[in-house]
Amino acid sequence: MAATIYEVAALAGVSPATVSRVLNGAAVSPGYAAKVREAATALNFRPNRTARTLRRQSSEIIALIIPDIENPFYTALARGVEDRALAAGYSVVLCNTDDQHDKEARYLDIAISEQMAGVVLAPASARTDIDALLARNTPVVTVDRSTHGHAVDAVLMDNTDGGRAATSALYDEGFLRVACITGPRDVETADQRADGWREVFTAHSPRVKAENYLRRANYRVDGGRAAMADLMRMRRPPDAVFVANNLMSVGALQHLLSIDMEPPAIGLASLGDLPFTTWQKKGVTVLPWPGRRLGLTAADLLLSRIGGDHGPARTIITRGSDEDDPTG
Amino acid sequence: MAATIYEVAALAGVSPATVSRVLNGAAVSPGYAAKVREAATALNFRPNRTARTLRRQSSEIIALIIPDIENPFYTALARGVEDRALAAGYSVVLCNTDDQHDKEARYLDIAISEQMAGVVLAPASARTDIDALLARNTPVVTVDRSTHGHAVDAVLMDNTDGGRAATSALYDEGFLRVACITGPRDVETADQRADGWREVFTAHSPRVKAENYLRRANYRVDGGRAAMADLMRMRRPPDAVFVANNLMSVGALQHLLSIDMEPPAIGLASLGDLPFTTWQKKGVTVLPWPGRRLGLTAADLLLSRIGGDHGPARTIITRGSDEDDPTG
DNA sequence: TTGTAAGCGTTATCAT
DNA sequence: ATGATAACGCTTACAA
Repeated sequence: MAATIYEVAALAGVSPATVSRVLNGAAVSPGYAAKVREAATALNFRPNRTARTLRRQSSEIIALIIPDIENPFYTALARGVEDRALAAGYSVVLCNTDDQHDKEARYLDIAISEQMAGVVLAPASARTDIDALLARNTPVVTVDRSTHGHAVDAVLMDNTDGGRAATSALYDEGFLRVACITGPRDVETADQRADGWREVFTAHSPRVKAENYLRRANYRVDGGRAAMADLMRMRRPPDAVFVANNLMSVGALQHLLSIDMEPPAIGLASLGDLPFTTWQKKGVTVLPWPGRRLGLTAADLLLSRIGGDHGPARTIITRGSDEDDPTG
Repeated sequence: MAATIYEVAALAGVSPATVSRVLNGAAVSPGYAAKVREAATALNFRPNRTARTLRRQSSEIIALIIPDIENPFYTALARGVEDRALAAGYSVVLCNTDDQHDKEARYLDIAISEQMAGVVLAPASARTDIDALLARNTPVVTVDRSTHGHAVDAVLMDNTDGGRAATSALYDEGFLRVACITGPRDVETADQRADGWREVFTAHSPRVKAENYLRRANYRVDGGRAAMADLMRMRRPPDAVFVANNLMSVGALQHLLSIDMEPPAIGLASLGDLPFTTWQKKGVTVLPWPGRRLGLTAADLLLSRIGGDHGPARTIITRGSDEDDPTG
């Protein structure tokens, strides 16, 4: 059914090798080249990438592995990766891990066994194991989060600084007790953002045990809502809260509205834009968290590795407050 | 670097065929099987899927091609497809077309030339051409939208009914002039949703030219905002609006809040949940638009086709108002 | 049950 | 510039 280069060759009156050369832009006499192209369209020929990949030992596909496809931060990141990759002639396939190591391992395996050109990975946790990829010299760039014990390029945000900046902003507005809702226990970004918060909190309330005002949730809307509710049930509730990611901020805000505590009656600072927000009133502080930019940068690094760059591993850290040109 | 079944075979003292049999669960004596597995782990062997696909003429990967990865409706749909596919032993790769036919064509080509097991496709428009896929007997299921002139399975929402139901709901609430913001011109869902609206609108305002109260936008937030603004600038603005998708509803609501016209001062009905909404007040009517359910169904159909079902093409149409078990 | 060997559709090497 | 041919790593008749 599907035509091969043999059939194209036969129709064009040349050898399969010549057809291949035409397809790959090698030197072929114009006459033959034309004939081949004609034959190819006549037969509706599509090169078999599987065979090509097998022979070449590498495909032209980049895997982008992310923990939560429903989080707009990661879809923005995906757009960034896509834009650069497509421009460079690579295609991007997206793989969603749901923050589960088994799903993630499965997709990492696929990246290997499909001989993908490279992988942009936002790891489920620092324990994610990419040795198998590296053993096969598949370029890997981690983004948003890093992995332990691997010398690979990483494109990260300055999470500690983000926590500090957002928390400070609330104190600067005059709030007196800023709580923190951060992410799950074994996710490094969650710890770092909380670290930044703790530093500022402790400076303002040296006598108060910071941990009392710290909550951990799942980086999703429901988690933020529950954590916010929990904080408000405290004997002495905070008068402001730093929420460590976009979705949990939505949840936190939802809870606050439900109990009629609209910001700025209570302070709220979010790391990352509230997606699709219909929130009009001022009172919510947002620290930009440029997913698309991260994706662009990660793709650039990956493409340079695919291109043969064997220099030492690079780590690029961006501060949320640095954001200048969001369209970058 | 990467071990092959030949090396595993050598280490285990068997033939490559036996290794393959162990890997694929064919009948092999337990002793050999154990030895093979041992050798495989010792060499950190990963089967080369490229070679397998080339030989078998089909991979175990399903492509899911969607027009807008940033729309939560499609990411929910993706989750549905994923859940079913992973359970059946297939992996899902997501491809984002941005509603652009060239990007879409590229991914369709890849699906062919990577010999993917099947494709779940939400077409950029009805003009999307899937003949090449069908010519190669790659199972295709379209979802959310259909394509013209192809006899393939389709999983659709009843868009006309949705438009009718949402519009009627507004009139039932007592609004007198319900405008409509629908999607782009060449997207069938946009026309159908508008058709449903037009029917109800005309019944209530037989003298008024319906088209005056119809706006088309891009199914995204900015489009909804602009269209809403445009409607409100009319000499005789509507007192309610039916918005044909989730993201445009967000945009419309944003505009209304910005001019201090909070629902229910003006009526707003949305086809599909407002994503990540922080909108508390009542006054927005939401017709469920179950993306995940669509994904589950589409995957089921596709898997049955992959499994060899050659029956006539099926079209499954769901009504938004039918929604019973959103967790499906 | 196990092994041998052909073949999947390319690309790349080597002659010519 | 072009063609013949081996090779990529696996699966699957077919034989034993």
